[in-house]
Amino acid sequence: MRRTPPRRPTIKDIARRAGVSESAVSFALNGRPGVSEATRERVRRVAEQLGWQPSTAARALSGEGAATVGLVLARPARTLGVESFFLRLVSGVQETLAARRFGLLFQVVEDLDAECAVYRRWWAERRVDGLLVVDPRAEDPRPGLLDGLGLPAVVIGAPAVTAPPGAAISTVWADDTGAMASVISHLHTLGHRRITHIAGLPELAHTRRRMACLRAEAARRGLPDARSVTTDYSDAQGAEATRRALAGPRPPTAIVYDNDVMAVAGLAVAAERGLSVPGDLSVVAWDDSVLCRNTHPALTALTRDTAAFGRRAAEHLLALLDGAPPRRTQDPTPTLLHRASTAPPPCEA
Amino acid sequence: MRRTPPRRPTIKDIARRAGVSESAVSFALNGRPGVSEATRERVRRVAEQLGWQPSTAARALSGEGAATVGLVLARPARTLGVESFFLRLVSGVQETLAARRFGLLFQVVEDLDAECAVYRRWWAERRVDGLLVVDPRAEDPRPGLLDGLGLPAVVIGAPAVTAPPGAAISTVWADDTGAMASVISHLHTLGHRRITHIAGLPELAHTRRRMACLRAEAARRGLPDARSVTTDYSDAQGAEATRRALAGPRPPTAIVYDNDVMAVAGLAVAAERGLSVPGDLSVVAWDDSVLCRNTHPALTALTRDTAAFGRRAAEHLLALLDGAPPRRTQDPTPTLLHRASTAPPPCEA
DNA sequence: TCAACACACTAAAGCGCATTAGTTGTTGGC
DNA sequence: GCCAACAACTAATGCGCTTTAGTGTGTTGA
Repeated sequence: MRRTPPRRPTIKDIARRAGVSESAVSFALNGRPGVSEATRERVRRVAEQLGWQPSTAARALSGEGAATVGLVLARPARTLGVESFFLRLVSGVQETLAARRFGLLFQVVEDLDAECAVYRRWWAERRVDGLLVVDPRAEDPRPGLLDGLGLPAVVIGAPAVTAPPGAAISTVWADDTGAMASVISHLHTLGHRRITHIAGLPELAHTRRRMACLRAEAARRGLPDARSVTTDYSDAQGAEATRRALAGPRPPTAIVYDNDVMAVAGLAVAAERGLSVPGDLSVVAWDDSVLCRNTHPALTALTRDTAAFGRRAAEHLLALLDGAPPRRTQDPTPTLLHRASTAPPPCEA
Repeated sequence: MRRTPPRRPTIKDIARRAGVSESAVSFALNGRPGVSEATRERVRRVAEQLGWQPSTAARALSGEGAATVGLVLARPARTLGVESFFLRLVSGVQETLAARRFGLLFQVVEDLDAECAVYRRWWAERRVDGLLVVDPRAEDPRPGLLDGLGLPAVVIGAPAVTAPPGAAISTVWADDTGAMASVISHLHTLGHRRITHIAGLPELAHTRRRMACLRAEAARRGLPDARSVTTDYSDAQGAEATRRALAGPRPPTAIVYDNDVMAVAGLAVAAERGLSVPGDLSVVAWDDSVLCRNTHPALTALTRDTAAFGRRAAEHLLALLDGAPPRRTQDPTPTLLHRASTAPPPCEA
């Protein structure tokens, strides 16, 4: 039983053991010129032997950055539906960051104002070198704020942001337009003409893109009854929106839900009203998940590699931190996984 | 358009503006004696005016700790079912940490070895002051490792850990035994005598507690056919275990699932075999979630305040960091939420 | 043969803060 | 009226690292 924890080794320890100065150690370990290959190798070995790792605090203090990026999730308490997407995204983000020994500082807050406050605090505390911004919205204050603070960022989910031209802000986004088009194509081909889109939060950029695409596709294909309604992503609002849609004068024969939770809730509403899925009503879920596979019937869903999406986002951020110019990148179009919840509409429709 | 980002204010800036030395500023802002009330107040005002926040790097370097705690999630890729529990837990953890301006460093890794490696690295890099350890298991190497490194920790999910007596390690855990007892009581009262428990990973401590309690209760009540089978928490293994249980010689009339995902998968298996729930088979899910509310029938589930659980865990860790002695705390017993998936067994049973 | 110069390395400063050891100026006690 | 005690403050040091400015040695060129 060792009561005193081991002291963390510093470059001073390495210097002593290797018989050189601390500066030489620093040069050697950082690949800087100024030491012979032999010395460099010796220092490396000693460092390894001692299990040395640079103190991020000391590094940060001497101007090297904190080797940490931040991610804030503004979650208005009720909106829990997007959970599984985020954990997969974060999991991908980590993979890339860990390879470069970057840490991820993670925080959940109530709303956008709190999120901005966290950014300011992290900046003042010098905690992070850059940020991953999720859930971009129209008139988003965050890109401007972060640019003002000089913090590089990658905005996940929107092609364009409201930030000055020179800002160190990259964007990555999913091809919501293409995805929505593929869904409408699938449903239209099956024979559906009355399609309702039960969307997520109206202020989010991707919600708007999906709604815009639905309108465009409906116009192009001559589907006057296609419409979108927005919700807060919760099962409760998803169910409520479903009830209203089905109770309307010209009820839809197909519903597209913006997340898995609402789709599942919608399925329950259909059952409660005695509608068979897919016989009377077809259902599509946006973003596949373990839920979609296990409902009865299993849900036709848009699927994509969310972890890979996260990896790419992190790569873009690391590139920015390395001084690369900002980029704008579209993710591959999600593919529609045909399961048992979509079929031709009932005959009388 | 401002091209040069604002410089972060330091205590030097405050000192200049307030007309005192840097040390006086430090004393004033940290509540240390050595400055008059008047000066202290003036310094505070200037600091506020400048939007000053202490640099965590500098603080960490001068021995104050990094104001950061870590949480590593070892997720063997397939095991995604526990997601919603973790996000709620983390969300609670944050609430407590944010109030004390602590950050949460979060990482997802593949397995236990990788998790231990992360602990070592964080320690060497001086990134964290303490850790939250989840998914404790029998013969868990982590408490010993962390004690050896001198890192305080709170183990979430087990009453006891294998660590030296003096270790700065607290534990908080849910009352799995009481919860399982309430489930068995409910089912037994309804008339069930053949109960199967489809559990999670066998190496986890709470899985063992649940299994042990099932055995004890079954013995006490004289239910020879009660048994547990372990899985990896995935919907696939949950479904598979359900199929095997139902195909056996004396199939259960009630199944208890260790998470919501497997319960939902089990529901699908019952449907596929033409069994009505709860007419032919009763189903109970451990941990309520949005899934349980939206299946058909809605699932009877054990429910608890996971965010509060996270808050308490974080409080215990902060207490340890403040030098308080380690504590062992049991969470309130989860309550069984009676929904539509449990009923008396069929008559011929 | 001596200056010019590259090379391998060391010394020293600085990042922002906490802290310890001074340095004043003011009271209090006798 | 003199020294001790104290309050209010400043100067200096160190945390671990990076980086700039040296310092000494050996090699080269004219």
